[in-house]
Order: sequence, then C-alpha cells, then structure tokens
Amino acid sequence: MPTELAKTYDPKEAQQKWLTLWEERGYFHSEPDPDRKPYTIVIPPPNVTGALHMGHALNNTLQDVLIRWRRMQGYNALWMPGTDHAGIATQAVVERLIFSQEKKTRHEIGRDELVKRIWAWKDQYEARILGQLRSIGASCDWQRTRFTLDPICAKAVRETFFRMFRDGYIYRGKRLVNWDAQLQTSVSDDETYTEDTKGGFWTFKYPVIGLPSTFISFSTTRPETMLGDTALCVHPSDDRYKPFLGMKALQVLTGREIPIIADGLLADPTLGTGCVKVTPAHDANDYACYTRHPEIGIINILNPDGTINAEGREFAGLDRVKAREAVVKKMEELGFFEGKEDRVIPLKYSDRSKTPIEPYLSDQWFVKMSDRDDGKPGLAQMAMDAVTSGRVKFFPERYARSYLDWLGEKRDWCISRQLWWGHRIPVWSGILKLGFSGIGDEAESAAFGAKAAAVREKAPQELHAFFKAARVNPDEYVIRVDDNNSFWCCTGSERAEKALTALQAYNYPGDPVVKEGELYPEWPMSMPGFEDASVAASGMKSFCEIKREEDVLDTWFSSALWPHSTLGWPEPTPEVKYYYPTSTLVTSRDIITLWVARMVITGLYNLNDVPFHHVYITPKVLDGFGEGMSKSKGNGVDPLDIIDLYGTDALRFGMVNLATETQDTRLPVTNVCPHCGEQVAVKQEHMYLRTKKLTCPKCKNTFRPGGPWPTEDSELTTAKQGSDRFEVGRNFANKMWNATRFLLMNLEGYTPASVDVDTLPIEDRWLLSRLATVTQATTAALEGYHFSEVARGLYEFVWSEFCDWYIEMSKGRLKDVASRPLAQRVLVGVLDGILRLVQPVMPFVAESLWQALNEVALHRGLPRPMDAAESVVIAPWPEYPEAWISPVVEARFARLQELVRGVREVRNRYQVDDKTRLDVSVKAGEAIATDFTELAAFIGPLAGIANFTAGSTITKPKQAGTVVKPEFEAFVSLAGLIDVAAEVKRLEKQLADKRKSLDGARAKLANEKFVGSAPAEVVQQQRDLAADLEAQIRAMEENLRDLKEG
RNA sequence: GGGCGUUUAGCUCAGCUGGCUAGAGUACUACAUUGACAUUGUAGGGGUCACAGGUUCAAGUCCUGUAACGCCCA
Repeated sequence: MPTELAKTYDPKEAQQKWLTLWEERGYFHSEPDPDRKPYTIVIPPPNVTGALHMGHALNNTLQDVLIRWRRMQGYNALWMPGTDHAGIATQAVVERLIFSQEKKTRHEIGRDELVKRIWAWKDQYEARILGQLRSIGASCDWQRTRFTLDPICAKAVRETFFRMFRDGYIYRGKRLVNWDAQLQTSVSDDETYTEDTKGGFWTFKYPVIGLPSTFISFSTTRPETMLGDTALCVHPSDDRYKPFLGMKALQVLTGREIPIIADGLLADPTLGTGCVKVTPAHDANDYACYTRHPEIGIINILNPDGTINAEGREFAGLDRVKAREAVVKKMEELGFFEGKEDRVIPLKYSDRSKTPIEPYLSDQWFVKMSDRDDGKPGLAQMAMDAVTSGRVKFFPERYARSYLDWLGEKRDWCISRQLWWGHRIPVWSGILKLGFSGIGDEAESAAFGAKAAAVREKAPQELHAFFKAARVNPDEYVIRVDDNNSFWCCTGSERAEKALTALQAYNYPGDPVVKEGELYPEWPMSMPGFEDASVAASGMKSFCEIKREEDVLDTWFSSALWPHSTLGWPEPTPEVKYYYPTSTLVTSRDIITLWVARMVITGLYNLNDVPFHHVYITPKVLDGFGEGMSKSKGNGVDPLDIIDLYGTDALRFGMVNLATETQDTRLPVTNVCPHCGEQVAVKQEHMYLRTKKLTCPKCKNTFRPGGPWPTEDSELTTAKQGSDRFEVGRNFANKMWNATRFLLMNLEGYTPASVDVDTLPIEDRWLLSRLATVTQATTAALEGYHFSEVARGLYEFVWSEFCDWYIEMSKGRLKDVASRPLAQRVLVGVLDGILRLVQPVMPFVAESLWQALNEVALHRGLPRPMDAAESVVIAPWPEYPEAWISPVVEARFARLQELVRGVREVRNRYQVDDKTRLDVSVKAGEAIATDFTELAAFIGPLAGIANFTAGSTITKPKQAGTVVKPEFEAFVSLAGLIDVAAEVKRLEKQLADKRKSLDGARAKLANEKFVGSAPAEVVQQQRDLAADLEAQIRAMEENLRDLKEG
C-alpha cells in the first residue's frame, strides 16, 4: 500500500516537486511536427523594469490554462515565453538608480556605459520575472525564451524597418511631442499624468498694425510661449473681430508681424476675450490650427533642455520658468499687460521625471498608416480588414470595436524615441560638405545652389560605389535623397550596417584625430573588415559625412513583431512555417491599439498572414474600492504573497474564477499580521503608501502594511497581503486532496474492469451523467474563453456532487463485499476524470493526486480501464459518451436529494441529534413510491432514518414534521418534540409564499393573451406549476389543521 | 465631448438567445468534533435585481432616459 496522504494539502511541497519533474521530462518543450496540429500562444512579454503583479498573474494563468488544456487535447502546444526591453521605462529606472548612487547623469556616463548598465539590470530582472512566471506554474517552452532586444529579435526589427523604408512606409517628419526637458526625451501619452497645479491666467494685448491705438487682447496660461506666436485667432462668426481679419498684429517682444486669422475649432467666442494667440510649436491645439492654416508658420522657441533658444531674442538662454517671469515683466514695462488672475490649471507631467511636459516640435520617424495612392495597401486598412473579415476574432466581441475605431483614424505611428536603450534606427544621414557660410550675395547663393545640386546628385553615387567596394549588395540598403541638402541611407543587413559603421568611424585624412598628450595626430587609412573599400570611402568622405541616427525605435515596434520574430523570422525557419499564425493572444484591453493592432499590421506586412486567430481580452483586477491597481497608488498585490499564503493552485483558481464576461472585478485585500496571522482589512486611506505603520487589532504588535515599498524597513516587518477570494481555491484543493485521501484508504483489493453503464446502479449513472455533462460544459466553456464558468462548474461538480453526495453514498457500498469492487472502479474512474479536468487550472494538486492514484490504481478509467499517463500534464483530455447524459436519471436523483434535504431540515429545525434515527414515511404516487423504496438503502444513512416507508396511501402520523414537495409529501415522526406554535407559524409563512406564487401563475393562465401567444410548453409549465402549488397548498393546509386540532 | 462597460444578498460575483417561486461563494446564525476533510458537515435567515418611463401575454434580462462609478479615445 502507498503511504497515506497527509491530512491537508501542502501546496509548497507540491509546487517545488512537480515543477522540477515537469521541466526534467520536457513536457513543455515543443518541436515542429507536421503530423500534429500546433496550438501556439506567444506570451505578452512582461517588461524588465519590475516584478509581476496581479494583472500578470491573471493573464498568464489564463494562457497556461489554455495551453495545458490544448496540450491534453493532443495539440502540439507551444507557449513562447520572453520579456520586453520597455525602452523608456527601463532606461529611466536605471538612470534614476545611477543618479541616486553616483550622482551622475546619463550624459556624464555616456551612451555605451549606460547601455551596458541597463543590460546588467535586464539580466537580473529578467531572471526574476521568469522565475516568478515559473512559480505560478506557467508551462512555457523555456528553451525558446526570447527578449525583444536579443539578436534574433533585432534581426527581425532591422528587416522590417528596412522593408518599410524601402516600400515608402517610413518617413521623417515633424511632430509635436511630449517633451521631458529633464530627461531630454519625448515621452508617449501614456507616460504622462495630469495634475491640477497652481498657475496663472494672464491677459495681454498686441497692437494691430495699420490702426493706431488699436489693440487686440487675449489670455494665456503660458506667457513665455508668446515668443513663438505666429498668429492671433478668433472665431469666424465673432462680429467683434470681423474687421480685423486679414490684418496683422505686432508680436511686441520679437517684432514679428503675425496675421489675425479665423478658426472655428480653436477660438471660442464665449471664452475670455474671444481671441487666442497661436503658438503652433508649443501647443497641441495650436498645432492643429497650424495644420489647417500652414501659411501662419511655425516657430520653435525651446532648446532640448527647456531653455529659450535664439528665436526668443533677448530671452534666449533663460530657463522656461525664468523666461515666463521675464516676459511678463517686459510686457508690463511695454504697457501691453492687462491683468492676471490665479488659477488652478490641469498640467501634464512626465511620469518618468515628475517634471512638467513641454509640447515640443521635433523631427521624428513615422510609419505611414493611411491609404496609399500607388497601389500598395494602407497598413491600417489591412489590419482593419483582418478583423472585419473574421480572420482575427476578439473575445469578448465588443473589443473589436475599439480596435476598428482606433485604426479607422489611420494616424501615422511615431516610431522614434530619443533614448539610448532600444533598437537604434538603422538609418544614416548624409551631410554634404558644401562650405557655404549661409551669408552672401545673390551670386554666391546661386553658385552655392548649383554646387549643392551637383553634390546632392554625386553623393549617393559615391555611396553606391562604396557599398560595391565593401561587397554589400544593392538589395541590402536603400538611399533616399532628401530636399534638405542631405540624404538618408537605410541598411537592411548586418554587413551593410557594419560597413556604414566603419565608414562613419573612418577618418578621411583631412580630419586627423588628435589624441591628448600625443605629439602627432593619427591618420587612419584603413577600415578593419572593409580594407578594400577604403579608397571609395575616402572619395565619399571628401565631400560628405555620414552619421547614424541617434534615436532608437519605439518599444512597440519590436513588440509588434513578437509573434514572428520569436519564431526566427526573417529566416525561413521550420518554426515560422509550423507555428505561424499562432492560435490565441491573451492580453489586456489597454494595449489593443498599442500592441494588438500593430502585431496584426506587421504580421500581414511581413508574412502576409494574421499573427493570431483569436484575441482574448482579460478582465481587469481592481482593488477593493474599485480602483485600478498600480505601483503609484500602492494598492497592488504581489502574486507571490498569495502563493505563499494560499498556494499556487489557489491563486490560479482565484484568477480563473474571476475571469467573467463582465470583465472588471474587485479584489478586497487584507494585510496579514506577520506576528499572529490575523487578516487586517486594507482601507482606502492606506493608499499611496501613506500608512507606514499599522497595529494589529488582535495581537497589538505593529507592522508595515504590504505594498510596493522601494526599500526594506529596518524596524518593522512588512506584512504580506491576502484576500479571502483565494480561500475558495485553497479549500477546493484541500477538498480534492481529502476526497482522494478517502479513496486511497478504501482501495484495498481494487481490481480494474470495464463497466457497463446501462446496468449500473442509479447513483453511478447519476454521477456519470453529471460527469459527462460537466466535461462537455468545461470543454465548451474553454472553447469560448468563459473561464469563470470552468471554475464554477468544476467546483460545483467536485464539491457538491462528487464529495457531498456520491462519496457519502459510496461509504456503505465500500463496506459491502459484493458492491465494493464496482464502487471502487467508479470512484477511481471519476476521480481520474476530475483530476484531468482540473489539471489546466490547478496543476499542482492535480499532479499530486494523479501520482498518488498511479501508485495503487494505474490501470483505471471509464468505461474501460487503461494505463494512466505518467503525468496528468500529458494525460488525454476527458471525453465521455453523450449517451451517459440522462435527464431521467438526474431527475430521479434530484427527487432523492429533495427528500433527504427535507428530512434533514426537519431534524435541524427540532435540533434532533444526528445520531438519533427518525422514522420517515413518504406519501407519493405509485411509481415514485416504488422508486423511493428501491433507494431506501441510500436514503436511510444520508438522512439518518430508522424506519422508512413509502406508498400512495400513507397517512400522516400524529406529531410529525412535514415536508411538502411537488411530487411527494414526507412525514418525520417527532413524538413529543413538536412545538405546535412554532410549526404553525412556519407553515403559515410558507403557505403565504406558496399562495402568492399560485396567484401569479393563475393570473397568467387567466390571461387569454398569455395562453394564446406564449409557446405551448411555457403555458404547460405554468399549468404544472399551478397544479403543483395547489397540491402543496392543500397538503400544507391539511397539516396545519392537524396541528391545530392535535 | 465621443465610445465601451458596470450598478443583483453585508462583501465578491453568476444569471448567455425575455418564461425566475432570482442563484453561488463568503460573511452571519444554530447545531454537529475521534475514521476523507474544521481549509469540515448539516440546516437557517438575508434581495421591490440603481432610478424613471416604454415594448411585450411575460422584463433582472430588450429599448429610451436619468444618476453614480470605472476604463479607453479626444
């Protein structure tokens, strides 16, 4: 006999043991195999800045459920893991760390060193995150782990960029970005937050040119931007200003003359003076106005560090805050200041540096999304078609709309980021050496123009010659001539990239390198690896320098390729051929646009096929107060705390259970007192890490509440966090554990054999009918991504049906030599099915019990026994004959349950001890009475009955508790125990309820329209209901009369 | 401002194409403690399904509007 199971399930032991075993046996590894159907998921790569949170736990649990289920179904299941380099987030974290430790900025340590440091950070955090994923049981193919910045992904990025550049999808343009003047980079909208800030609302006036003593007033919250004003703007219908339209005003600080224009979208006649200034380069609305009126021009007044540039004339060099003061002062001196009021203004801040954002016009690279007129498909339209045609489906369906709405705008995608951490843009700019000062007479200008044209024509030819000499094929690069005396060269291969890198580093003899302390300058004449090309390089360099773009690509550019880059594209690998397109993507709704849409675009563009067929959007886990969890709010929960407290199975069950259709779900959290284990509810005032110390109401010790604290507290232990929503899963695991424990204790003499379902006793047929139903429902729920239904269905079946009823009923049979073997077979067979059904959700407890069962009953199963798989992870997904499902059997069993529950209720009402056996008689129709008599052997023990009789002519004994049901009436003799007054009261209340229901049913039936228009079966249902109720009411009235008389 | 979603028992949620005498878990109450399980068992109390209209024989479910909350986009 095997060792007996412990009394409770120990998740920690199981987690460690099975993770090791699964990994050793390579169950999670997948290789292309044309004979089998693949099922593939690529993980949404978590970024390497931090730790996993509840959202990751949810998202990855659901992916794992799908993968484990499909693997059992026989698919060649691949779950591709990896992490994301998360450009700015990671760089900002590391920069902040370096600054706090060494007081150095990134400019001081330099690009190469910073990137080196970030790689070190990445190695550390990637390991941590992958470890966390493993600990939640994720059955990823770890051998295939990728990183968005690794060489394989880099190749895909370069190739995609190159193709898009070549095909004219990538262009360089101006764009108003959110500029972080502290970090000196643009940040995306979702890296900013808005906060109400004390500010001012100034009113100034500009003189109208040509009309002496005439001024136009306007207000602004940012006076310093006046330096960049290029127009005044009023509403076209505003009569006050109509005479001024077409005239000019004087920008008094710079002396520029600016037009007075009308724009209905920008100016609001009801606000302030009705006139606004227009600063296209420093305000989003004004920029939009500029795009409608490009003739007004656009002037950038800021340096990248936030100081005023030369356009600001006398204010140049001032910081933006100082500039504001100076501008206001000057306007006051000039007499153009009209007033100021204090005002609270919503101001945008950078999430990374916590400094105010400046809207800033800069050169950026874009991917063109709109339709094209050259016959090539528009990228946005392509991705929209994939969804409208059904090649990509969203679950729940409604999310297709956010996807289509967003893509429908066809806004170009800004892909450049002024960062050092990321894929550096593979483009070199050519800078022509023209030797022109920019100041000269017309003749000089003309000569210059001619020379420039010649050089512009010549430079690309020289570059082609260089590539030829460097043995780089013409299809490995693209040169595009710019209209700004320069050209762009995009490289599409590693060799081309190396060649240009060498060319950039190569110093033409005209540019000697003078090293500090050395007497003679260096005159490098050769390029390592490209020696043959040095002559061509010299030719090129004599009139043209090249320089690689400093910017890197938006992180989403590399994540957009994830479904194919991870498979090795652009190489024609067997993986790309076999696993692409992948099956399902599981992700959160806030990145449908940022990520999902872009994966579809690149998938279609690069491989001419969608990246996945299904997109399942996960719910969002909110805190107990309905707010989204976030690091800054400090209201997140660490999944590892949950694992520690309740076990991984419980975490996973909880996650699956909360994944409902409505999507948002609250997770009330407690702090677990580190001293006594008491759960202390988290209150809203604890948010934002405001509460640093809590006292346990039970043991009075103090601790620090759980949260994403940046550092350890030397004095207080930090509490772990819990939530009673995970107790359900923990208890469920323990329930299965104990059911198995019971079984193993009763398996002595187990012999496997086939069972003939038709000849099985009622309780077996009932259980198998339920098992088949639940199996079908579970499979269907998984197919439709109804995760919560999976959890609920299995919980209900295992706990309420298998444990509460079937196992209880089996206890008697197991003691009887004759019925024992069959009971054992069914118990073992059903448990076998349960463990397989549960495996995707709760793999650790399932494996523990599977292995235990394998020791004593390896050969098992229904209807025919077979050798069980060596691990439940690779056991086949259950499927049972449709014929097992029997409504008749289930109805019969439901009646039995009704009777047992009724008797128990009477017993409880009179507080009769469980050990005291009661006499029960049942009055029912002939067929039902016979049925009950046959089942008496079960009814007895379940309800604690001494003598049981059933028949159609049974009369109610005196002093009996009564149970009235539609199909029968049961009498529980309670000689001497009946409390007449209480019983009368109870019956009267029940009668009132029944009469009310009956009135409802009768009203319906009396309504001709109902009888006439409702479906026949619904009408019949009401008739049956009314008849049932009438019979019950009659019986209850009779019982009531009896009581009152007796 | 536009879009999407939510509002059902103290709490967390089911309730899909209308047929409900509105469910589950948890919390609460009572009883039960030596043979699977107190991470348990048995039973009980607890809801005008946010509000107002409408459609329908019939509305928690469909439609319109209102309110509150959440998310996304401007």
